[in-house]
Amino acid sequence: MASIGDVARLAGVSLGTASRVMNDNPAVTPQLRERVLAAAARLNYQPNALARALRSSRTHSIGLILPDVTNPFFGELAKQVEQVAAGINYTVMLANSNDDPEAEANYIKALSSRQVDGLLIVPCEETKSLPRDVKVPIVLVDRPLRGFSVVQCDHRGGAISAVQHLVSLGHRRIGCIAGPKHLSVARERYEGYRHVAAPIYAAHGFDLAADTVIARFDYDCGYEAALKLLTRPDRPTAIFASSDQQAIGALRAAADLDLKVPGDVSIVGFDAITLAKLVTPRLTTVAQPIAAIADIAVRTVLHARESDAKVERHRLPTLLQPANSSGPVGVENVVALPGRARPQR
Amino acid sequence: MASIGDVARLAGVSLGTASRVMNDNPAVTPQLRERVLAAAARLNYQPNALARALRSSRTHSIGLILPDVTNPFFGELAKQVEQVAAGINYTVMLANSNDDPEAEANYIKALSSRQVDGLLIVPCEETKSLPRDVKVPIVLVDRPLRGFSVVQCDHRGGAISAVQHLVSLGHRRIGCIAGPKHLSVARERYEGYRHVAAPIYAAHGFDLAADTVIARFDYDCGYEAALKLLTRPDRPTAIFASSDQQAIGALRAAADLDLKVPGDVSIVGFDAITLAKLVTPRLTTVAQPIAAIADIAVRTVLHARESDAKVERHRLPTLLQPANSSGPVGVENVVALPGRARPQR
DNA sequence: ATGAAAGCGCTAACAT
DNA sequence: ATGTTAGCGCTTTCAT
Repeated sequence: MASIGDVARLAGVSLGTASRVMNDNPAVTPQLRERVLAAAARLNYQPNALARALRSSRTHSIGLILPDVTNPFFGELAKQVEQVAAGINYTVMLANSNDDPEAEANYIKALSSRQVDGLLIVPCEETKSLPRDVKVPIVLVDRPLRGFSVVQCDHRGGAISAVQHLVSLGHRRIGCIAGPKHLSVARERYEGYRHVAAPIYAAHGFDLAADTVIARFDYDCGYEAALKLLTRPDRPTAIFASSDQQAIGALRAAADLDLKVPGDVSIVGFDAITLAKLVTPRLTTVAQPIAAIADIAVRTVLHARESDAKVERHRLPTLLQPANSSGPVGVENVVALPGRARPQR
Repeated sequence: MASIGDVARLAGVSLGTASRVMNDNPAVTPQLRERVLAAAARLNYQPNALARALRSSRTHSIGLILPDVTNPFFGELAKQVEQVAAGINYTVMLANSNDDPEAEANYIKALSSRQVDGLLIVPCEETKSLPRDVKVPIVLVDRPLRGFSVVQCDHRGGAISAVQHLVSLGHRRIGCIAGPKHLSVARERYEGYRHVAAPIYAAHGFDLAADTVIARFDYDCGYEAALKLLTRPDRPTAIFASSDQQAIGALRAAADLDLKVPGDVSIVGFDAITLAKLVTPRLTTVAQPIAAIADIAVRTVLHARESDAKVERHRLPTLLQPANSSGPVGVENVVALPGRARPQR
């Protein structure tokens, strides 16, 4: 493979000049510039990003550590992060922690050893904190951790708009499939649910706690949880599920109980995964602006290298996406846009 | 950040010795080895993978270029590739071509410039050929291209077992939703379908061509195709769909036509995406051994650097995964294992 | 504006 | 068995 030295020699200039040309340094005579470019083209010169990075200590790559790319939300996140990165000539190194904190820690070590310019991390469920002795900037996505910058949605606001939507449809008894307590995302969604549902339940003398079931985010747990809710005496007429997977499980539970959706029971989900549009009936859900999350996350983590890495929290709004909306999520689908950014802490 | 030089100095040995210790070179006194290790630990030494790679011309990273990680099949592939790579201390750089050959070509350039040790590519649908002037070994996955090694499944065999499954259930009129003609995967699946269905159709005097509809692999196209098939006079009693997305679309089409599945019409899919287990009723489908594909692809592409890169074709068997199978795909789910490897070309 | 030279952090070839 | 030294390919001072 031709090196910059080969190019310089062929062009009859010094190595330094050839390098300047490759880096668009304006301090080069157009004439020489031409010669160098011609030589490079003739040799099919490809710069060695490794050497470049070693010398300039910028690899133009970022690491992305998340529990599992096959999860629809994380997959979309991975794609968007990669696209944003590619747009500014960055490469992304992908790592699946499988929700194993130890694997996560190893990946942090491995990727920082590879000198990535930044690390984007969706921490494992059980992760309490991350190694502080890494010199590479870290920005968290979706799941906050004390002392680290994070980019995430207004989950509480999203839940509020979803439950308000159900209220506006006339529902008063609205059950909740809450997510795991230890996930902030789940807690915030539950908070949003309570914010809307608690006053209504109080007014009617209903028992809020009885209409809430805690379940993991997956399909099967959603199914089980919905079975519990829907076989209660005075069953809820609507269910707010904390994830689309749960909601789809609930859909099936309703079908198994011979309850029509939305005739007998209404169900809303959260996340707007592709699948939400494919189930019968389509799911009303809350969309996260994943592209925006990715964009802000990438910019923040790369910016952190320059400025002093102050911990900050980015909050992005969510969108309620009604089941009957067609096409991609967009402004035209907005029924409510709850998420004015919350005060930065 | 501490360098190997710092470690050497603190341990009171030469730089070379410290390096040997870090590389597990046996030619070092256990005693010195101890000293170096202790020094490294005290300095929290992290080797600089960049410098190491520059010098040894092995980056311990591979590139993975595919159309779209959010596609369930590619997402699973990305995950498995990453896991296999991590197991041998390799990192993977992910790139989404979005089925754009130009983007694909750019990624090839960018990743090879980053000196990846190998490139795994799922080519774009329209890609006819890939640049030959890259020095990094390339191995294709799932979609073959003349002159390149490829790792893929026995799609024909998988289709055969799927259609035979339908035959064994008593079906004679079996419609086919075929994939795009220009995708080898689609052609092979269609071939498998014909292999089983054609003789039956001939024997009964049915019109095979009339029961085949070509459609893209996605949900909507599957829906449209199934509508056509199921509204024909003498409609088929079963449908072989070339993808799970198509099959799920067909499921909906059947529902819209008030046809019970599997009472009025049986439907089988292909790929065994997670979703196949979540739809109602569950889908019978053909599973690809994605972990095995990933394993062979990674090993092949890394091996290609050593040996002479001869073009080879790896064929892996598929598994028929009945709808009633529970748990992950495994041997216990095997109804037929059709895929003895085809002769290598 | 250009050239010469130092050196990023490391491995590997060569000494001893 | 250990130390010394020469680069890997490039960017970036420092001269001129």
